[in-house]
Parts: sequence; C-alpha cells; structure tokens
Amino acid sequence: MVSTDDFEIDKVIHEPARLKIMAQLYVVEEADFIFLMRQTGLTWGNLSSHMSKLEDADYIEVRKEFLDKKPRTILKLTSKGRDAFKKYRSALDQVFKDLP
Amino acid sequence: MVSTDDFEIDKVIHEPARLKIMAQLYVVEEADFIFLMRQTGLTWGNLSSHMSKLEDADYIEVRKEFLDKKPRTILKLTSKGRDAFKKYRSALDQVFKDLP
DNA sequence: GCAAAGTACTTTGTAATGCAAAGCACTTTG
DNA sequence: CAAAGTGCTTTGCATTACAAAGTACTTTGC
Repeated sequence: MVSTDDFEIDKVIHEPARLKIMAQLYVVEEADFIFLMRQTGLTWGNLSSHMSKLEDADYIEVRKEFLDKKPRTILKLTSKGRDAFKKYRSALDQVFKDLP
Repeated sequence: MVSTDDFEIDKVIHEPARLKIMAQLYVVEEADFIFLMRQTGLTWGNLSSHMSKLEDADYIEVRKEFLDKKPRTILKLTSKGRDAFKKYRSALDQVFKDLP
C-alpha cells in the first residue's frame, strides 16, 4: 500500500538550526546558551528565537539561573521533545529507506 | 576537531515537498508531473513551483512533449541533482551519526 | 458545431518563517 | 561612576511556501 502520509516531517525540528539544537540536546541532556551557540554556529538572535519556538512546542525546557551574578540559560529536552526527535528521525529514515 | 560547518544542509533539497520529489526521481530516473503529484500528495501549484526551484538549481531537467495531443511534462534528475541529493543525505547522516 | 467541462499546468498573492541588527538589563572594570 | 562587556530578547525586513486564481488548450454533451 502506498500513502503519501507515511512520513510526516515535523517542521519545528526540520529547520537546520533547530535540528542541530535538538541533536545536541539529545546527546548531552542539558546545555547552556553559550555552549549551544558555539556548537550550532548560530548568533544570539537566531538561537534565542529558535529556542522560543522549541519552547512553544514544548520540545525543550528553559531554566534561567544566576551563576556568579551572571544570568545563565540552560536548555533541556522534554520527554515530548525527545519523542518528537525520534519520530522525526524515523520519518526521515522512511524517505531514504528504499533508495539504492 | 569540532566544526559547525561539517554538515551543510542544502536548503533546496531540505524542503519536505522537494525532498520527496528528489527521492522519487532518485529511484525512478524519470517521472511525469501527474505521477509525481500522486506520489508526493502535492497540488498542481505546489508541484509546479517546487519544480521551478529544482530546475533553477539545475537539479532536475524538465522535458515537455505531447502525447495524444495532450501536454506531458517529464522530470528527470540531472547528474548535479543526483550528486546534491547524495551529499544532502550524507549531511543528514552526519547530524544523526553519533546519536544513541 | 459550439458551449461547457475537463486536462495540464503557471502565475499571483498572502501569511508565515528565518536571519541579522538593534535594544535591554544588568555587571564588571578603569 | 562612566564606559565597556555580558547575556540575552525584540524588532524589522527579505525570503519562501502554500493555495487560489488564471491560462491555454482538448474533449464531451446537446
């Protein structure tokens, strides 16, 4: 049976910037803003807005704390985010599955 | 060594609609407009505009011929398109590579 | 035999991103 | 104590994706 809905690509994760963020968080469990900036190569503004999108989707949890009087923002995948990432991954696998 | 530029995601291919088109063409070599519409679930307009984008990028070749007096549009991957698809695929593999 | 319906698209408009630059609320340093 | 630095958030613009309308035919019904 052939259906076009076999692979539904999650647009929230699909954006390269957010994909990188999600992939990072998927391995390290928790990461701060600065670390993610370095890993993803994003600017302040970009990371901040993508962060908001991921937060709106409940894919990440954002915790703000002070370290030495400086603000520090820590990101963490939610279980929903973790599931969505897995699902996204297998959706992509579907696309590539039968290719030589 | 860690670099953020290890995986450059090709935006032309990255769009789900176009990814599906490219994946289809990657296996069947040639396909007509109607067939692709069914396979991808896209509307006339969507398929047409994505087709133009892929053509602008030289990723596909579009041939128009008449069959029983009806117009028929046939799409085919160029070698550039084929290479780009392979590259895109390995770029994505990079993202997922080290994940559990 | 001619109008209405169908086929095979292309073009146009609009609403939703993504990115960078500017702004904000601090703290630290000379 | 003013100027510079840190850690972000918000704003604005330029791109884009999708759908709806438009185009150029051919086929079918009356």
